[in-house]
Amino acid sequence: MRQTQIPLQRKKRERQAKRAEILSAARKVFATKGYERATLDEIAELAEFAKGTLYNYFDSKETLFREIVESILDEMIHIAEQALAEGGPVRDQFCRYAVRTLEYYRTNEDLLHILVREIHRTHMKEDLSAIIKRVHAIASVLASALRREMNKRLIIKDDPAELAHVFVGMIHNRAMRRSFTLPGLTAVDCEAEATFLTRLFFDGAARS
Amino acid sequence: MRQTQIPLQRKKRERQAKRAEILSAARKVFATKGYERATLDEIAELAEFAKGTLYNYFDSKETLFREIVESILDEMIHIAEQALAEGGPVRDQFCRYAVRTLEYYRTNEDLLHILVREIHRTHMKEDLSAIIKRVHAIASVLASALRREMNKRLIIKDDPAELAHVFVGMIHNRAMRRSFTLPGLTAVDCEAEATFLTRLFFDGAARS
DNA sequence: ATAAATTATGACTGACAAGTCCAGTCGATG
DNA sequence: CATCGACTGGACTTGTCAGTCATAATTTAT
Repeated sequence: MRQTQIPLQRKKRERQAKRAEILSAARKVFATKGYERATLDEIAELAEFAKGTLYNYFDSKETLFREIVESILDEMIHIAEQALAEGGPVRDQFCRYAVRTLEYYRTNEDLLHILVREIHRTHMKEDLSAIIKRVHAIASVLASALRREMNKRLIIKDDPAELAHVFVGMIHNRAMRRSFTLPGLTAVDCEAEATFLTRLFFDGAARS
Repeated sequence: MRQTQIPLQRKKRERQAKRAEILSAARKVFATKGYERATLDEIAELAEFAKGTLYNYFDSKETLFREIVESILDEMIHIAEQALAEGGPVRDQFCRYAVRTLEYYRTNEDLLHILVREIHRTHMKEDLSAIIKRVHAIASVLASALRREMNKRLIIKDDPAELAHVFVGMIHNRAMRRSFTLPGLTAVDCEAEATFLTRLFFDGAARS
């Protein structure tokens, strides 16, 4: 009995490890090729499995892809929660969130393009709800901080979620535009970008 | 001489009309299916031509698609130029630009998703320069207005192009998010959205 | 050692779509 | 009316790829 359970656990771990291998390979291929042009053959080769084996771990190309997309968004939610949880003035919290998100975008540049593209791909099709839910989760982390400030009359009275989405969008755009214009991601100053955007968000472009 | 030239002109016009038919059909199909899933067969059927005929007018699926993308961006450049050319306080100019762009996004919702997706699709591949150039054109229209304000010390001293891109991005994000959350584009108040974003951009979220 | 069970393999299939090609059509011309 | 040739349609070629399945390899149980 005992002899059979321990191996079972190891089995499970090994299976998970292989699964992770496949996911990692798939990330790379999707990142460079995009969903449609990525092939399971290439993913399998990179993961050092045969194509058929992939189907022992995932139902379909679509499933595999969605799992990746959702895990990326989960990481981004985590970044937001982490940055805000460390406290300090709200401006600093926001700036910290901005820095880390910009860094995350920088290190996962290709993948994020895929993500954006595929969010739009899915658009007319089924659910999307799993994705929308996660994006909202990011915004609502920021929104709750804004709401507190609003109660203290430090922020204009407006829908905090709306404002949060604008801020998230500003960061997102900055990262995206950067990766279009700058060819290599050489020496991007995330700190500077973050403080610029944070200041703009809170103080506006007009001179006071 | 005269007799031969007039028919030639009509011929040319008819050819252009047919070309436009194809473009129009292609827009619809690309809009609902996306680049990869759109087929020339479907485009041809909708345009009421045979597939082979498409190749009398366009070299490839790619060419056809790019022409559409570029024409959309050209329309958006035109909107920006128009809105700014009508004068008035810079804030009003920006708000006007915002309203009209949001309206444009609303009426061309599907197509714009495709556009975004395909800008990201092209990313790792060839040129993109035609697209980048056009996006910059939009921003620089706004930037020159900002630069004038900057000289009058009415705007924070910063790269006007950078600021312009932020504003353009805010509008863009707003439109995109709207089309994800609101299912039908029922009763979207572009005016309200535009004034909200314009105010936020110039005055910031913090209470003065 | 051997049988049983699990997991991996990769050749294969079926579906689909881009691009080609050419026989047939039809309006214009003289 | 006869000739011409630009335009048309859709069958055809070619290539691709997601997903399957019979078989092989490996691991576990007896």
